[in-house]
Amino acid sequence: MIQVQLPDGSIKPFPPGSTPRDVAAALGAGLARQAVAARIDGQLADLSTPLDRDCRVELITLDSPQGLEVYRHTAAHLMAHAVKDLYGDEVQVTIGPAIENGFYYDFYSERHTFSPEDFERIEARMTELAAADLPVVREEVSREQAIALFRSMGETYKVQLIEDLGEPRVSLYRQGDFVDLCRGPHLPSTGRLRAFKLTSVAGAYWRGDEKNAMLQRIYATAFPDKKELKAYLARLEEARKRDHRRLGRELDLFSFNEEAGAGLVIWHPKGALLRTILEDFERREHLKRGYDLVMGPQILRTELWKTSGHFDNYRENMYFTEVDGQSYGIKPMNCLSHMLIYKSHMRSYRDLPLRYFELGTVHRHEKSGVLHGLLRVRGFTQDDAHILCTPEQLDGEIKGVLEFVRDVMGIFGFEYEVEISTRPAKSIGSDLDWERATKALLQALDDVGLCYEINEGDGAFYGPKIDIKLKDALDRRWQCATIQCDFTLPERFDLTYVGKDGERHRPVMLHRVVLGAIERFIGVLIEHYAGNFPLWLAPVQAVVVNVTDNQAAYAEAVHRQLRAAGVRVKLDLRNEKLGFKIREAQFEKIPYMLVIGDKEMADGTVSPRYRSGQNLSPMTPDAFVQFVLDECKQYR
RNA sequence: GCCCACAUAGCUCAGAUGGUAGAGCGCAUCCUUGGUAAGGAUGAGGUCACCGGUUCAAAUCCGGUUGUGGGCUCCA
Repeated sequence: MIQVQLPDGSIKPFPPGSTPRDVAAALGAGLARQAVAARIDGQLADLSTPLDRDCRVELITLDSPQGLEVYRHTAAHLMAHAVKDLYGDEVQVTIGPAIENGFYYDFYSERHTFSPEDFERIEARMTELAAADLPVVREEVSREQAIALFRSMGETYKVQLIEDLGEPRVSLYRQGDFVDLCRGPHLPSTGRLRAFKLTSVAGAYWRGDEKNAMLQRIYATAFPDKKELKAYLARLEEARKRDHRRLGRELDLFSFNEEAGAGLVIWHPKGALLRTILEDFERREHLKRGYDLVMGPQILRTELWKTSGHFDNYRENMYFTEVDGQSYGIKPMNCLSHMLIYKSHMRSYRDLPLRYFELGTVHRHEKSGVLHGLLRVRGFTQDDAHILCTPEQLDGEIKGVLEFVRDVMGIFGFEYEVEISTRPAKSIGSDLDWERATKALLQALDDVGLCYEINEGDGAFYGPKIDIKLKDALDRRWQCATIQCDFTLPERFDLTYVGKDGERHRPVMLHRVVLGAIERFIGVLIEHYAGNFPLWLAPVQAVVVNVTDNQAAYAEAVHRQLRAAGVRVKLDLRNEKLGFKIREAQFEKIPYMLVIGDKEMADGTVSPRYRSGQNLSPMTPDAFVQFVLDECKQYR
């Protein structure tokens, strides 16, 4: 007998050759039904893996993230199986992993291009294969055998995968006449797959390299039962209602125009006002934290972009203009003017740190395929700052920025993910610089108490960085705040300061943004609030609505009074019923509707109705002004 | 930039197999003066994204351009 230890610490004897499935069965029928895979001494394995020695066994069930991943990975195999059945020799299989909300499988084909019209057919075949309840069987073979097998099937991508894997033995999974190279684990049979749906097709480069062949990726999702699948699709539908592109139009915030050009935002009055509110907030917050407000020109001579290195490294993304034989680059970044400001004086260590802040509008020629509403545009404004300090001040400055980011994200109620990226293979600067800067970033993250992930080798070529990512309505992540150490620019512009010792030293530079790009931030913000901006941000905070023409003059007077007091208010005197006006104000997501009827007019009050439907008791216009100002002060 | 799809009124969308366009909402005018999510009547809006081709005839078929959507690569 072998001794099997369970997660609760108990130990049970089993005959050698027993499997995790036997273990599950011994523990209960319910568990046996729910189990999809197991962890044997910490290693993921199939339920059918024979146990040949004392070990720890942990069963993985469908309700765990790993269980769902196994389920979806098997669904990916089922999809590949169906595709091979239907399109046979025209299509080669490549890889097909589970992802956040489902799975995909990449196919290569010269002869067939998949389109959504194929989905129904593929799904139908998948349903048949699932109904056949084919056992999914693991098999280990030598690398040579595997290569021979896939070569005989004409699956050249699989052959390449095995060749690059460099393992002497690989595992295969068979179901019916379909076989795939796979590490596993998998569900025991295809019949376990109950609910799946193909969602989209997309191109994807083989191994994510644009120099490689373009594969056809079919995205799909799978859930343990149909109800969950339906709920997921309903959630997607809900998310679409929060899409900032849709709300941007519905709330009349911004638009794009084909004739103006792709990726160029046209801000309508309400959007421009929202943006202005954010920008005012930023200027106040930066001044509070010891930043200096600076401004630079939109275009700078091309020679200067050569000095900075942008001409060599960033030219494809830049717009240029030439007049009178003089070439200018439209700025894609704000750092140049900031360098020039630093250089305009002799600097002492006593002047440092210097923190130059600019709401800097930049233009970048982004590839046409990447543009995405406000989240990826070609002209945008960064809340950009460059901090120049002594090496000793670096830690404190990084910490200060992180606290800044944390405080600001707290005001908006954002959850965010933090990543730190370290030195890439191709980089400049001394080992000492990199080590010091990376350590400073890590130390600051720990000091501020932020959880983070490390992306080894993902830093900029000029320095390590911290990125902060926010999620949009569809859970796609967008980089907003970033803190980057830069060793090149102080060097290239020969920035110096005079130290205590009377010698010239090189300052350290931090490049950082807090919101990132105002456009992107507003995009994420719209989805975050689903268009229901808090009072302090709402471009229209209140609308004055009269019940009948009888109160028009009083309503106008109230409107004037509120506007003069700084409340962003609009007036709706239209000849419509109160219910109709309220309905429209609801659609506009205006926080407060100030109802004025004969009662309010007689009392000199307004009756505020919050967009939740809740009524405040009637109050004087003065009291409402005070209320709004108080709420805004608390960022509510 | 690459792959797939899409582009009809301000918005959301109808318009088999080619025969020069329709609805709802919105908008305008009139009636209605109505207390917390739609009062009624009438009316005006479209070079069917743009350019070219096939055809007696193109919103419809083909090609290109621009823009948009979902991805890939890249990135705030």
